[in-house]
Amino acid sequence: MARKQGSHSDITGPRVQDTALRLIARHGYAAVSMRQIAADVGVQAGALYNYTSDKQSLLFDLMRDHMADLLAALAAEDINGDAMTRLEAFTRFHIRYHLPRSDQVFVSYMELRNLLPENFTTIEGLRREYEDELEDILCAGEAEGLFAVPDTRVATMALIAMLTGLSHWYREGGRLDMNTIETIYWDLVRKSVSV
Amino acid sequence: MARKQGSHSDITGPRVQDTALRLIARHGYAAVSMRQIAADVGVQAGALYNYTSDKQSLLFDLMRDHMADLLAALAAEDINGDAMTRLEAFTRFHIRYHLPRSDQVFVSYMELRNLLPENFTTIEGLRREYEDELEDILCAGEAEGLFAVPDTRVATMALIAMLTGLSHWYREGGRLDMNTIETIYWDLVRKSVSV
DNA sequence: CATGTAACTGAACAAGCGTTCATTTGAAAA
DNA sequence: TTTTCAAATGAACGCTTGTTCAGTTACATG
Repeated sequence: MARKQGSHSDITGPRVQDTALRLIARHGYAAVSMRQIAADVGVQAGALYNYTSDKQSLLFDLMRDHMADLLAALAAEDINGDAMTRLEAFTRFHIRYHLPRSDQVFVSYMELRNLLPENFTTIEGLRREYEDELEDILCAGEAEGLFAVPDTRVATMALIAMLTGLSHWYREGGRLDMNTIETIYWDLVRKSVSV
Repeated sequence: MARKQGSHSDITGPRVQDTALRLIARHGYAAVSMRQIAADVGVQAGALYNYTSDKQSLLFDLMRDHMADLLAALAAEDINGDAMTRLEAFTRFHIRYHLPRSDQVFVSYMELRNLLPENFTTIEGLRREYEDELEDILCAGEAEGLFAVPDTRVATMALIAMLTGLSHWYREGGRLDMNTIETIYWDLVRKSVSV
């Protein structure tokens, strides 16, 4: 037997991506084999190579897609107003976007060291773009006299780490819902940078 | 040839731990082979089994030792006073302890999913102990009327993530020295929880 | 100097790795 | 109904994996 009933490129392709994302998030890139991914999709290992050139590309594509989607979603928010308004919008956007995508967040933070150097550079650049959006807001707030941050770069990294760390422990259906979490975090963020 | 000149258990043992820590921090547990560790130490792979029962124990011992040392160092600080004083002491201790130990921090955060279930439970318990020290301080500050945190547990996780995230990007010899960093972070932490 | 043994070698084991490719299949197009 | 070809199979490639162990070596002890 070769071709399965009802199997199509349109179906198997996304399933490969989804499965790879889930398994890599759970076990790590190096610990997941192409045969494991294939078995979960329901094909033989060789069939994966109809959808990816190699294992490295599978990882890189996941990370690049995540970062590209994130930046596109941020741009679509069209954040403006004074720095305080913009910071609140950014904070709430970050949480709302990341919380339902814990697998993507996990992979994008944990698997950087498994990227080939050129791929790493690409992803690092996309991350930097996102960080710079936040730093812009902090700089603006400083200029407007709304914020008092001794070093905008350090504050940016500190806030990103705080916000992204949320994805590592938050579980849906837990003690607190997303709206409550969002407000608690906004409170912490706002106070930490305010004059 | 078998036994090397001047070779001793007292020398090779620590070298195995040090090498494993460094390589795992750089490439990840699953991506590092026993043969790579052995080659870096300067022995054959089989010799490693004089110092560890298996690869999993090597990882677990690294993580348990790090957490145990961290808790011992925190206890030795003998932090007391009002909540604001205690929070400053905790913050500065955390940064001073973690910054020179970036490999340990990396491994302890990235390799949790590669622990066998029982080992994971042990490490998770040690982490929880450390987190609880911070939450105690936040609760005390709330009671003393010094702090205003809507949820001490969430604030604890947020602050730990912010502080630990520092280890992921800080590099010695960079733009800012440790003392400056320490003060910037203490400023962010203090304001974020203050009334 | 002789002896015991801790420390290490080097080969071996079965299993799994990423990847390639000739072959087979089944559904859509003619 | 026949033809076509995308989408699979399954075997094979050479290599690496964690781990074991009989044998070898160099040092400490008597």
